[in-house]
Amino acid sequence: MPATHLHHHAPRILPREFYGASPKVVARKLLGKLITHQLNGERLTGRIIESEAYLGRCDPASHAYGGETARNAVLFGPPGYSYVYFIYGMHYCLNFSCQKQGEPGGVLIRALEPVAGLETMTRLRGLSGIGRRKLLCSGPGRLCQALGITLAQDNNLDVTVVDSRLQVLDDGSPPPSILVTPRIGISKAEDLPLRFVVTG
DNA sequence: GGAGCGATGTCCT
DNA sequence: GGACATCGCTCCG
Repeated sequence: MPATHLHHHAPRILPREFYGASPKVVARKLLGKLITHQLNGERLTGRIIESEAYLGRCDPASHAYGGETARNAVLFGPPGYSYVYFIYGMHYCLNFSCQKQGEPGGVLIRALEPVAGLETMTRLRGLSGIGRRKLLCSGPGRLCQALGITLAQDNNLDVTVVDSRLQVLDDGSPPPSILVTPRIGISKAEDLPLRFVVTG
């Protein structure tokens, strides 16, 4: 067995308590974890390599800023649920709710390293096949397209239960080294260091 | 390889 | 009616 596998174990679903912390803590700790989406009987899996924390009521860049609406209700619910929204008329973005019920907070998943189901991901992305690995799952819209995640099917799913089509797993891979930067693509609260990227 | 920009639907004022 | 937690194309170097 290769040395890189020595610290791995069978993937375990992250428990609800994992998401109970602040978005900042959860966003950092999600790096290196696996997201897997069951689509037509196939598992599409990627490792999280970029995330952003959205803090809630006090954060002008958060969807929860300004109070609860039909769209952002998941953020106000219990931790460990998927929050999928539609943006710019053509893209979906995937988040996970965190903090306890009534305290809104979320983590945006910005990039994955493809792990399983690359052929299907390539097809879903509309890419030709060779040499496009970098474009497969880098970007919040791209990774949703690659994994087949949509608002209609994947919003408000409990990702901590065994029978969920969408799950987040810990395979015991060692904690990655992390770069912290300001968040990307927002126009409010731009300077806060709430973006987390795996280096390399 | 990077800046500029159009596409496009939904939410909220 | 405007903004938007984006992407991929064009054009220019």
